[in-house]
Amino acid sequence: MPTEEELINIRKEKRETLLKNNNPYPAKVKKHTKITEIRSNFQQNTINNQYVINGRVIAKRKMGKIAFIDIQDGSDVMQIQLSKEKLGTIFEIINLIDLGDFISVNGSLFKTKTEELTIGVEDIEIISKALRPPPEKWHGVVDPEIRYRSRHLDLISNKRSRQIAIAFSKTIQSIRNYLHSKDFIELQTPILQENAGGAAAKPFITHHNQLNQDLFLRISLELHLKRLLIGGFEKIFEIGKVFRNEGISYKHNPEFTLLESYEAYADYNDVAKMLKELIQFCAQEVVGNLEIKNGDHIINLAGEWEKLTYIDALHKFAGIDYLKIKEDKDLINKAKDLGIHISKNPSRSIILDEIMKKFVEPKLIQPTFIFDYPTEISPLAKKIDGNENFVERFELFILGYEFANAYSELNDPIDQRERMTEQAIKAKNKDEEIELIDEDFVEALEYGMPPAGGLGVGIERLAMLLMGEHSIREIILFPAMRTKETN
RNA sequence: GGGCCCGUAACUCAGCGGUAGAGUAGAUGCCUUUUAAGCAUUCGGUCGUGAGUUCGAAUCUCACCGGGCUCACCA
Repeated sequence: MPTEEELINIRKEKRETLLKNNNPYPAKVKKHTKITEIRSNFQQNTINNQYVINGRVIAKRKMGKIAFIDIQDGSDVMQIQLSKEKLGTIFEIINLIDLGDFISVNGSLFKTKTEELTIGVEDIEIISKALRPPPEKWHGVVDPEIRYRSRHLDLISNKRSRQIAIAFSKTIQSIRNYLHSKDFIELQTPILQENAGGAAAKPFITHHNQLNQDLFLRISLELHLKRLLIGGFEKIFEIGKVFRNEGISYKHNPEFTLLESYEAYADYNDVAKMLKELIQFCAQEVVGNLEIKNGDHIINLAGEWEKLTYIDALHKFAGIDYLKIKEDKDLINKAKDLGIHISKNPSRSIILDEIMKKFVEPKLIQPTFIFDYPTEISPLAKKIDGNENFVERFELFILGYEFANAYSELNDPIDQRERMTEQAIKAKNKDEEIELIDEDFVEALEYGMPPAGGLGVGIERLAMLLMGEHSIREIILFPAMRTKETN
């Protein structure tokens, strides 16, 4: 018989024994005091005060006629003491309590010889009998596979995982607080869509039975939120999961949390200003500091952030003087010199973007805005007046990867239709799903959309930055994993 | 997808051609101030799976499964 089964059977027997007297899974438990509250209220005159605490047994030290148990609630850990002298036959319950059980105790506060604040138990009840043993107490669970697949065990044994989860929650909370303070309202748009647009990513496909129709899971929030601008809202945002059917890596998960905001009568310069404030606000709220350690880097979020145009960045980091390169073949040769892999019939923008990714982005460690992207790779952004090859778009880079993407939103329906058509043709030629024409969206645009600045931020990546974490799997509680075959 | 690494008890790990080990957790006994409690006894394994090499494989080889790091892909 496997060991684990034996351990479980022993606990099942204890459960049976408990059932003879009391239900070890009661619905109603006594009102309790948080452990942190007992500790922070502690003064000499709270000695002997009566408290009820509820929580999980994380350590048990029995020594004959006296026993100590460490109880952990959502706030902290506290030691309790059971003595045979005080409890009589009730003391025997110690033999039915295992690590991992939830118990409720009532007793009076005192200090042991070693000055440890302790509850002297007068009343004790098992309120949830655990059947499986918790992870080992010194090291806890360290195997990343167990940590990701069984996050409950990770959370039980690793404080850090809990801190990260809380930080992620605070990040979202502080984003909401900031945007609400700026009079944005939060709206919801559909996850199941007829067209998955607003970004260039492969969507997940699902099927609605009654409609007998395939639907896509959204890859961005953009097109629906813009329809709400058309409908008359002026400052809106959404925080929600999007789904991209692409590779999994330390910075990619198939589903992740995206913030998108749209502000009417603003342009991308306004958005850049807001984004900086937003991130500084989050950092202050979540870590209380604008200097963030991440690996070997110390990221300084304070003060002004560097701004470079796309063209200047290429010049500065890759030595590409775009304005002096007149012929496509000269650019192709430059790219080849840099060791960039060139597909057949590349356009200028695609080559530039390749160089950008390989030579510029990895060097942008401190917060850096890159402004004015090529039109060809930005089908939803407004062209710069008098310079049709570039659009009013910026991306924010920190730690060498993209944090945010924003533009002055394209609101000329004729231009929009042309640009989407170009993308569709290109996608068809390359047999890729880049972006199809969303007729409903373009038609909506024809009713008039106010000039607006839009923003998209990957929240997990923001949390990674703030928490100094290198892997998105540390941020996402249940990261995508391959199904494990059971032998 | 390529390269490198990992998979041994429920958990954390050692062992790396010659009888499968430790600590934690569990069980039993002793123990009224412990807190990684202690002491003693004890239970617990298809060494990820499958083939191969070998007198002999946890150990060497190959394939597969799962995971990690990294490169590539990915707006």
